Amino acid sequence: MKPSGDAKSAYIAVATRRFAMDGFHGTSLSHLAKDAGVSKQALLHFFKTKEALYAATLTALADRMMQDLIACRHADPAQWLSDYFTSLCHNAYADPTDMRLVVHALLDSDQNARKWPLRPYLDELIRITSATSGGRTAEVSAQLAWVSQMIGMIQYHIISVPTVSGMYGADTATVLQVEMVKRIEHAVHRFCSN
Amino acid sequence: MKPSGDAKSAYIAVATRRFAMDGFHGTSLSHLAKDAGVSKQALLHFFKTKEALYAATLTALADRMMQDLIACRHADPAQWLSDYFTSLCHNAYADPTDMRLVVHALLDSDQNARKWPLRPYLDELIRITSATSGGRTAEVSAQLAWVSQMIGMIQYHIISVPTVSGMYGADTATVLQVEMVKRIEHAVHRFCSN
DNA sequence: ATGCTAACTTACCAATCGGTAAGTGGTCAA
DNA sequence: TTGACCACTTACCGATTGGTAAGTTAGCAT
Repeated sequence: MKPSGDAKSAYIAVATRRFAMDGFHGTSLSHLAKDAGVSKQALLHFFKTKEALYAATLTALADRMMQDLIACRHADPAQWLSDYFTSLCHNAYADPTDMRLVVHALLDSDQNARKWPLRPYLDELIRITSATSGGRTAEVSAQLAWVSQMIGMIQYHIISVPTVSGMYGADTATVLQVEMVKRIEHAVHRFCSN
Repeated sequence: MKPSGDAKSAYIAVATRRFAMDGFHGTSLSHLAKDAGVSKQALLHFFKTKEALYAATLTALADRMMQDLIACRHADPAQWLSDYFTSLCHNAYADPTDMRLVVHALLDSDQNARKWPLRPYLDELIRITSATSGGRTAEVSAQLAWVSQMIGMIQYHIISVPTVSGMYGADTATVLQVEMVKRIEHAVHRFCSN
């Protein structure tokens, strides 16, 4: 018999791709099951409801993002931020899944308090930001604003890639990507040397 | 009998709100019909399919955004941009519907070429940007990047308001809004006086 | 009055939705 | 060998989905 955690995380991986692509409402348990090559009750065996599976994918997403952030750890917080955002860009272009999932989750989040698992990740980002020379002198709200702006810049750009590509052609989209990476690196540098 | 365009645009208005809130897949014809106070076949009388109604919604959105942009027309392109983005922020905070709809549409857009109705709006924005002192010296890709960045900044921030509010409290969210408006105005000013 | 058309309504449809119930087959400790 | 447990399947459920068919009602030109 397969170890239990194996199949479970495989299902989460499948769900992550689907939810990121089509959103919660656009994804059905049957589709997920077909993608995973099992019956949909196999999914319901591990996750009692579709909502629970969705929550598990968001939790896994949050863990992944936190890990990526920690993986870029550096004694100099400015370097840390620079490395992280650069690698985030690189990864997001290679596979936009996670960025799309975050944006879908943002749109789905209503006031009825589905707990937001990315909070520790955001808090850590703000903590690093506060330690830079740019962040040390600013109020907390300015740091939250800056972090939110950076994350948003990357995520929004990623989800707009197919549309831009459809409108202006794949080559223009590629040029735009390069331009965006430059802008992000420039924004980090400007913030940290404030 | 009511004039024909009246009911039709009323249905589009209802659909706009729903699609912006719940996305295409999260919205059903029955819900739309209940919101509009008619049977769902009343909707299907004007729009042959749910997709067609969605497309009409996006077209109306594009018209609205173009109108708002033109309404801010100014002899000085820098002033035009500044006025427009400020008013866009203001309107988006008062009613996030349109911004949410755009982001939903971005996420829904796949490669199978649903024609993107916001293209003229984007082209016009780029045209204005090119006329500023900051845009005159840059290549086209840099202007597209800047416009995309500004739009994305506003839209992403708007869709993240409920989540930020849930995470850090409504007061922090308000402070963040003020901070964001400052950042957007600053970004316009910095770009135009390049 | 009559016929035409636009703007609906009720009735209905197969397909699919998320989820439940009741097994089935394999592994492993006793 | 037995029996418990786990991962999973088939069969099924009521509710809802997008959409069709066939009226019904009102206004309006002839």
